Amino acid sequence: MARLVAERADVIPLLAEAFRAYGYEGASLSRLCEKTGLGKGSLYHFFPGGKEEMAGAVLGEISHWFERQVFQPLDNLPPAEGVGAMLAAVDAYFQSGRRICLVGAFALDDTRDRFAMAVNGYFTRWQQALSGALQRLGFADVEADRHARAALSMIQGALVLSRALGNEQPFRDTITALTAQLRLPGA
Amino acid sequence: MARLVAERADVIPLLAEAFRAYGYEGASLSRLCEKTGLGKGSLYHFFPGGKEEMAGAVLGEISHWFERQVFQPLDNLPPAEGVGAMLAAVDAYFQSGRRICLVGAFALDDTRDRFAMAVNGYFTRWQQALSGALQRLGFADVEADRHARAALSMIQGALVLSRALGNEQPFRDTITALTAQLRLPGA
DNA sequence: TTTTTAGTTTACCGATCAGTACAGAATGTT
DNA sequence: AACATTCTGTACTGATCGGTAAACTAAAAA
Repeated sequence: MARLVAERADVIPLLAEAFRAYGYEGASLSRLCEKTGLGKGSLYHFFPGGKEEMAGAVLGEISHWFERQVFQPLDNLPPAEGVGAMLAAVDAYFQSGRRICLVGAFALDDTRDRFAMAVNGYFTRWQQALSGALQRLGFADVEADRHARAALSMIQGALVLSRALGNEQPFRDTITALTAQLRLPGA
Repeated sequence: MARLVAERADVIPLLAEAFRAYGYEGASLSRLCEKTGLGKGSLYHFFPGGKEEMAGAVLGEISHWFERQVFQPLDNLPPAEGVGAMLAAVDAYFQSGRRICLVGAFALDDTRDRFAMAVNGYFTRWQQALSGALQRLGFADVEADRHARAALSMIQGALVLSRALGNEQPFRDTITALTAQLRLPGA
């Protein structure tokens, strides 16, 4: 196999950065070329389906990362540890609020329709994994579901607010609040 | 004054709808013409500054609506009533989660840089108005600030999650939770 | 009724869009 | 060395982008 400077897998994080910065519609091919350092020929070689395949690959990569770093710890670790691992991973991944959630951003406009399955799956999987851990922590089923949904809401909202204000504090406060809220049923 | 089918003010909500659906970059002039029923010439007659002025006008209209329906009630009404008015207005405005917050959406990508002042102002004004009401409800200053930021986060996040899941429940639950949380200091 | 102003339509501009074609360079494999 | 495969750069396509120009219609003001 021939192999030059980059592999397909190496390009995906760079594409992710571009989609995060400009959104799906705003990420033109020329900007994607610029960010990746690849010409159109190379990009279309790796992603024959064009921009849609590139964004799909980015979403797949994100999903994969969360599966390993967040969802499986929630599933398999003792629940308190799993929740702790989730919060640590989330804080690291979103760089304390300086980095946005691409899946959440895609959900807000009509890009959602194009990637409805991926967007819905990401949040559904996360919600179910967290709810399961909370149930094992002693929350009643309905309460665990509600708390899990609320936690995802708070994280997404904190990312919006931190970006909007150019200030990490909303995100940091949210992680702190979640650390307290998700410990024991007696919230 | 000559006056045909539409006034400038009548066009702004239609533009808002387009920006909400497609985002700033995705809302092309042809789509804006389609949604408003106006030709390019008419649009540029009303908004000589082009797309940027259109989006600016939309943000101004939103800001104005929230000023009257949310911020001023928070400032001037008895605090419990003000908070109640805010939650009712928010629930109505966002149509129980089916409608997104354009300001939040703009905050997520590089559109934020273009409208940094409007985006920051919207959330700052809201946070301060809510914090003031909470202080008058008996919350300590720092706690009121924290609660206000958290409330805005929860609302924004609920909009993301409701859109992502195609389900009003996260938003409805959030309004319910906020109704309880923002009543008395003994949360 | 004539004039002025307000608003609309249409055609057009250069730039950029997503995507294609293809020749050639880099890297195996034999 | 010869060859095949993988990758890259460049030039191109037709379509659409945001924006402009100007002739035009409608209606209010004189």
